[in-house]
Amino acid sequence: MEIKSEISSLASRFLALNYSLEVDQIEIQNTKKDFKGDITIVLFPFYKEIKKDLISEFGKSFGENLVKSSDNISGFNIQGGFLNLDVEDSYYLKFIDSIKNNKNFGKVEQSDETYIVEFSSPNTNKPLHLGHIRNNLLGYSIAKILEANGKRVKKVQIINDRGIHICKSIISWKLYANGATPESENIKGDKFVGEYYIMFDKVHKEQMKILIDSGMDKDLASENTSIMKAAKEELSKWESNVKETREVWKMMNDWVYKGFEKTYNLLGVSFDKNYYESETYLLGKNIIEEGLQKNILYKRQDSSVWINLDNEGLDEKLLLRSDGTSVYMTQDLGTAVQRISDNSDARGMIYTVGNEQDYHFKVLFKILKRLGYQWADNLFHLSYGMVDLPSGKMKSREGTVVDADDLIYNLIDSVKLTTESLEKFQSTNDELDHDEYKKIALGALKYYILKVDPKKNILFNPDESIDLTGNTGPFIQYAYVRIQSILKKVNKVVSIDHDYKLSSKEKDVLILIHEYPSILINSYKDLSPAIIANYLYELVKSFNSFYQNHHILNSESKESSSIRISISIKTSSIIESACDLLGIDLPKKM
RNA sequence: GGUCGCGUAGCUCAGCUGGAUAGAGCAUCUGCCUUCUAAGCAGACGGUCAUAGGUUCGAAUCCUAUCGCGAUCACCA
Repeated sequence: MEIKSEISSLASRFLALNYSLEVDQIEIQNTKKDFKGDITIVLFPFYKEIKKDLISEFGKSFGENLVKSSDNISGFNIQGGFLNLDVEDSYYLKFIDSIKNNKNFGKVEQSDETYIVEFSSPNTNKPLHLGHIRNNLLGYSIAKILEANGKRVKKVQIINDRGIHICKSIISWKLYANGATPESENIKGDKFVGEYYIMFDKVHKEQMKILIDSGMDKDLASENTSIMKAAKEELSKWESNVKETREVWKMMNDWVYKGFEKTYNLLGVSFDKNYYESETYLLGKNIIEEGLQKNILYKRQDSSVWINLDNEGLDEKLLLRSDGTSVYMTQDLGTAVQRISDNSDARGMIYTVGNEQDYHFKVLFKILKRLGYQWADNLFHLSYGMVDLPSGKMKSREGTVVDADDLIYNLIDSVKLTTESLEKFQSTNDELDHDEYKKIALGALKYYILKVDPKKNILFNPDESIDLTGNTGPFIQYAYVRIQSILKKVNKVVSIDHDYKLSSKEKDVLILIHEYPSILINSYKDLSPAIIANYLYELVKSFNSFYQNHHILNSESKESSSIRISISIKTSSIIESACDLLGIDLPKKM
């Protein structure tokens, strides 16, 4: 049995028998460093039942009882209100022995529960930037974490491929491109289209200025530039299915998808299904109709449709415009229902969307619940903070974005430079192949993003490159590579001696290995890859200290060597497992 | 203005449902490559946990107020 639950049940029995105490939750925690012992029971909560001056006597008989009734507890000491228990080394030795061949250590067996995880969901006239990187890494990692916790996962994205903003790119391309294509200009498709979107904005501003100078109101001017009028006309042509417009639209979107595909490949993320807004934007109206019939929604005199969420602490929300057309919320209602019906065994959904949309998702989930969908209880908004620059928010139109591709390629260069400058590579004239540089660079980037609590904002300074030493991805990858180079030399695995006396460094690593399963559960409960990243750092740090202070292969004895090899094997397999959950690849050499 | 989130070392971040003396990395400084890869290890320096109250045996953690930063409150998406 797991040691903490064993202690917990022994403790409740002791309290019930000797003190007639029924305690729901006994406080059991890891003993803090600098104190003797491994596991601590906090005695303060018993102050209510036990007089203060009797507490140390109480602790003493508590400790004695636990030592007597468990083979895994060898001793105890009392420090103030803390009862510190010593765990037998044999407990940890048996533990590592028992998981030796367990490839799926820490993971929960697969069930039939399916969850849909949405992430990325880009807009087709903006190339992906650092904010999207955070979104993609989080969404991808959460999908992996769900799988590790026994869920089946469908990864989806909704591509924002229609609307006035796309028409702006179209019109701008028609006016100024002279038939240029990404191929003819040798530019990545998403970047190519993005340039025309920015160009639209520039021209629009110039035309606006002329109108404003001639005395027009600002808002009115914005609606009346010739280029804006052209874009609107393009939109109405698109909506009425004019062939020529649809063809240009499709051609330009295909350019963009090709570009996105490249970036996704670089990041190592993928999707099981893409939804396109052009196909889903009309969904949801029938749901509105249904809601009206059930009197959950209501119509105003101008025939716009609303829901009142006053009693939930939210406001009134528009669901259908007075002209009968959809809003964002209508579409989202439609796509949610659509997705669940596309996956008959789906239990719920996770939306990876920035925290600026917290309110939107609160409302969306409430409405679906009111409409009576059972799965509405299993909808989660994985809300994450912005990636800000020292100058403030990233804005595509002002050019203050950190482009995803540029960032990654620069990082690969900088990893290459760093590697080449290392003593070991210089003295041997050795080098790594491009694939390894890529793994290290992406490892650095992914770890850098994922180690931060999703709900917090990240401050990224483009002038300082991402660190490669210390609490970083390469730190973890490096430990892994070193372990592999040891394990290569191991030919026979010797059995583990359960009577071995562990050193403190050995024990520290074992305790962390022992914690891995609960880390996976916590990261799932909190939907936070950061929990895994931070754990992984602790594990590797502890392993490095062990590695640097002990010889693993040529150690003092056969027994110590076989235990140290087991520790190395297991650490390495947890690194593999945890890095897989974070989407981080491990290099063979560095 | 209403609502939500955040505020921990010079910088970037940990700190689980309240628990022992607040922890890492970067930066600065000291040591360690003739046995498994020094992208590492061992150490030093660095804190009024935004501020003020409250809850209790105990608060960075929970509650209230204030200040600061951000987001949101569209017949935009």
